[in-house]
This record gives sequence, structure tokens and C-alpha cells, in this order.
Amino acid sequence: MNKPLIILTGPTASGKTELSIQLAKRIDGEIISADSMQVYKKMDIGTAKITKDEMRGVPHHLIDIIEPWEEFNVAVFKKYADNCIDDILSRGHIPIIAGGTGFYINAVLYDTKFTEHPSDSELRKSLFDYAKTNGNDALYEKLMETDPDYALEIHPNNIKRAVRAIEYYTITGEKFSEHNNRERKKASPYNYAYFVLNMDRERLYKRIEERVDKMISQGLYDEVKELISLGCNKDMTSMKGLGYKELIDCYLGKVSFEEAVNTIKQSTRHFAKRQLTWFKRENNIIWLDKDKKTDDELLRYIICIIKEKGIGV
RNA sequence: GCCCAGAUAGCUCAGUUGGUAGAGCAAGGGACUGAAAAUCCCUGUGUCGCUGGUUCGAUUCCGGCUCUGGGCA
Repeated sequence: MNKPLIILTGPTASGKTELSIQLAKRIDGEIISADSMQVYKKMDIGTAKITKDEMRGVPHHLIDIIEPWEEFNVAVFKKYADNCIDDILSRGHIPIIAGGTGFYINAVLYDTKFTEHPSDSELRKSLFDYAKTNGNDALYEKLMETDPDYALEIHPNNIKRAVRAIEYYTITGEKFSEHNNRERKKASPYNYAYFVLNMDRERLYKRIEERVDKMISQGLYDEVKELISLGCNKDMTSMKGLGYKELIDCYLGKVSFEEAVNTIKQSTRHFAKRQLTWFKRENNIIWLDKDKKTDDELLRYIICIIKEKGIGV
């Protein structure tokens, strides 16, 4: 029998945190956060991190696990998450993945195998420089020579992907496209139910704007200034988070406070859209329509489905 | 009240020497396997303010009207 796993996600500001708590309480679950920003300590307001009180006794994992200046990525997440799942199951509880980073969810759900090789930052830098001085097309040509299959999959302007593919080949000797094809074919080792919250777009956007305003009134700018005083800067992955990068620009005098706030709202809307695109493409998604059902009704629906699937009964 | 400048895509504006129009942003769609809150791609029909006139033909020229700026009283 495959291991049970519940996934509860949705675009930012769709209300997944609250619903995940209710679900965990009902089925004796523990929550694994799949959120690329909530992993960082000291970043509470801007990531809408759940508070101790809000957890209401439900164990949460992979929140506040590293410092903002430390490196983090999918491969690290995957390793931690796997351990968490085993722990939770050994305690006789049900693992619930909650969080909006589809890429992370995918890695766990399909048990993506990441190589042990760490990334080569020097190689990356030299490849980026190469693109900068010779043009994106020149880098693309390089990729065409090492891995034409992958080159055809991406756009020549997507230098981040091109760099990664060349790096992968250089480090492992295997083509990136081969790795991807192998991993994509895999079926999930879990007996899972994958729920995605959604609601009317306009309503979602309104909630996003309200949430950004709330973050500002809660002191997001002070949080950002504190991070800056600790040495955080825009090159760090953590500081690429929504709300952080814009307010750093404001701090540096590049934009006004008002402009920064508007940009945060805007970028968050774009982000929500990208999240939805990701989920739409996923297989076996069970959509939860917040326009048509109350949280109580959704909860009953979720429980009905996981019983049907034999998860946690 | 008079003078001047505007009125074109959701917004800011460009343009048509008269043959019914196009950029940026917004918005929508998509990709994604070690930065993913990242990165990248695709998508532009709108009574060209209203109304007369000139013209084969007006959003474009002319008149009137309405509205919005700015100036003078």
C-alpha cells in the first residue's frame, strides 16, 4: 500500500492556511509547509507566516528552518520533506502538504531524484557573464551543442534555464533533457489527494490587495529594514520574495513608498496567476471552489474524498 | 464671459500628407524538475467625444455643441 499524503494548496491569499488547520485537526494530521519563503526565519509579515496561536496545536514543519542569508532550494526542501513525511507516518499521523510553491510540491509528490552534486556558482556566473557579453543567442548556441533536446524546449531568452542545463551537463556528464524525461515519467509513490483552492479572479485580487495593505500596517517595512541591517541584500534568494525586493528598492531610494506598495500588489497578482497556471497543468487535481462552498462544506468534501481513497481511515 | 490646448484600447499616449488605427502599462493565456514569491514566452477592434458640412470616402479638414486641463478677466 502506498503511503498516504494530502496536498492542500492554492494561489496566494486563497485561504489555504486556515483550511489546512481545520483539516489537520479533523484527521489528526501534521502540516508540512511547501513554501519557498516561509522557510526563512525573520521573514514573518511579508510571507504571511502562520503564528503559534494560529497553529492551534497542529504541528508545522519546514517553517523557520534557515536564516535569510542561507541557501535553500528544491533539492534541500525535498530531502527535508521526505524525512518529515516518514516521521509523521511513524507517529501514526497523516502528512498534509500545505503551501503555494507548486515546484516543491511536485518534487515530493513524484519523488524527484536530485543528484548529490551541489550547484557550481562559479560556473553559473561565468555562463551568465558569457550571455551578457555575447548575447542570449550565443549562450543558447552553447546549449544547442550540449543538449539540443532541452534547447528546443526553452526560449533563447530564458538564460536561467539554459545556464542550469549547461551546468547540469558539465557537473554530471548527463544531458539535462535525459534527467527531465526520466523524472517526468514517474508515477507518484503516494496514495494522495491533491486539493487546490480557487475563487473568482477579481475576488482573489481584492483579497491580495487587502492582504498587502495589512502587511504594510503590520510593519512590513520595519521588517525589511531589520533584514537590511542584518546584512540582507537583493542578491539573496530570500530577498527576491514579494514585498521584500520592492521595499528594498524603496529603502535604496529607487522608488517611492507608494510605488513600492503598488508594485507589491501588482507582482502578487501576477504571481497568483502563475501559481494557477501551474496547478491547472497538474494531473489529478481536485479543485475547491471557494465561491460556491463555505470552508465547512469544503472540509466535509475533502474528508469524503480522502475516505474514498483510503487515506487516514 | 473670452483665449489656448486636449478628447483615440481598462490607463498613459502615438498616429493616419483624408482610404476606419498602434506602442507601453494593465489584463488574459502558457511553459517550468537544484534561484520557483524566481525565470521565460504568446495575445492589441477600439461607436478614434457628440453633431452637421466638404468629399467617392472623415477618426484625420471645416463649423457647432459637450466635457477636461491651463490662461485672461
